[in-house]
Amino acid sequence: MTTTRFAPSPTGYLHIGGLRTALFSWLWAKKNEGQFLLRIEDTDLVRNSEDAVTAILKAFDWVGMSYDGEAIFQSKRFELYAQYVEQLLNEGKAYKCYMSKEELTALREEQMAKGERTRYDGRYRDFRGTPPEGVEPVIRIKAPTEGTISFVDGVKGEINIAASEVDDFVIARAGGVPTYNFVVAIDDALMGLSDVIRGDDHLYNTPKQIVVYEALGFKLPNFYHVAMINNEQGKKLSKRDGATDVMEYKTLGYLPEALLNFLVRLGWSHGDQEIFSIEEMIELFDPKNINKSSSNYNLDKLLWLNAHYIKNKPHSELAELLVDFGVDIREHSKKDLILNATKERGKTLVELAEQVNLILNAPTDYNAKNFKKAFKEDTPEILALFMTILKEAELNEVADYHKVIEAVVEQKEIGFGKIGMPLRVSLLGSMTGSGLDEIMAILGRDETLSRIEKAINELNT
RNA sequence: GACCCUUUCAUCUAGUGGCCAAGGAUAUUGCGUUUUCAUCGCAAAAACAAAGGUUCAAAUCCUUUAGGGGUCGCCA
Repeated sequence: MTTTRFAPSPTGYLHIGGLRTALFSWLWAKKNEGQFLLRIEDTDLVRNSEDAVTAILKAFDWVGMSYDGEAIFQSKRFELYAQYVEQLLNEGKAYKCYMSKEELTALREEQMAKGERTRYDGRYRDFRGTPPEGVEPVIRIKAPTEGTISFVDGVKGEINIAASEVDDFVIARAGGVPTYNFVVAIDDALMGLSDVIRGDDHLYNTPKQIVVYEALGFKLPNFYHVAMINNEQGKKLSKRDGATDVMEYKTLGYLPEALLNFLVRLGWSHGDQEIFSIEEMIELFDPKNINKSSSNYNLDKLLWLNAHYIKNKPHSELAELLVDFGVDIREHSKKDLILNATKERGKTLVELAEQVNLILNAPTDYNAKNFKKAFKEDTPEILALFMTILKEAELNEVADYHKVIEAVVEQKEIGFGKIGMPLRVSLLGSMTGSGLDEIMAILGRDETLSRIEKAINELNT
């Protein structure tokens, strides 16, 4: 049975990098009809917050990913961890270390000066004398002193780390609170994980966790370390690079399916395929196709995907989504007409809402430049004829409006631009936008006439 | 500094010794469609980090160099 997990520490919002590793884990579990579990790593009592937990859950909800069973909170499992500390102490696999923080700092500085990798020197490993007074001990685990710690990473291949690189690290702080690498190994084992997919910033934690697995006699899961997502310049993603909070994408008008499609293709591929529905992702995902190297965030591609998903979304759903962006056309009789005329012009829901508003709301401000460009000497005459024909025309569908324009073009023997541009500026106040016949069909005869009249009046004042 | 990971067009990537004088996608440019913009269609330009090996044959294997990233906490 495939069991995966996402294990965020609740110190802030859900980051898109975190969402991608969660997505990989989720897909892998779904594909194998296994379990995807959620564990909240809140052992740092100072930094974690409940708000952060709800923020993370909200983001999961928005993208439509759900976890199996109840979320596990590490802060509620301290007793369990303490038992394992006790066990290791009794078995002589861990020991108390009375080194003070000052002594540790001094040791590190000395090692740094010698150009070595800093590590605890194991001075209390076999200590049997009287402990110094006034120092509350930490518990350290006995790591192997020689040889190599090896494991096979599902993404990077075989990883070998010399035992001399892994020191007797602290598993319980002074005061008894257990540390990250200790509890992660215990929980991953106890939760029955078969596959651990996480960021490659954890690569160096893996040998430490293996020390714990072995001391406790747990079976190792498969590890997959996924490279980071960098910004467009190839540097670490930071808040200055735009949206890093998953929920920001909602505000910016992205569709969750576009964001997931974007993220799944960052560091993973399936041949030449670019567009993946959620179902296809589940069917096709395999961690063996995860890339070894880091990838750069690429807004253009996200935008392209978002435009794609907007174009292909059912109108009823689009209308529903637009409500959050200040446009409510759910009950509008010409909803389909409106969306057909606009949805290819908005890469985000924000832009789509703008396009819809542009048509629905009569222009209040006619740009003088536009007027100058579009309105020539004979324009009022042309528009007058247009209105005359429009008043008498039979108008049932979009094409009927087009016929009106055609009639004017024929009678006046002019090009389409001669009537098109002034008409567009009159109706929208803009030189660009949806098709004129579509716009007029949405507005209807009366509103169309009124907007043209208004524009002509404006011109005369 | 030490250790570990990594390196194909601007970007995401295909590629596991011969199908590769390197394919797809985004972005860019041009053309076409369109009354405009957008969409769409077609086309162009654009890469194996460098140097040495191994081999009949290397983007693919080995070595070295260079660039990028990560880790060195009683944070997670």
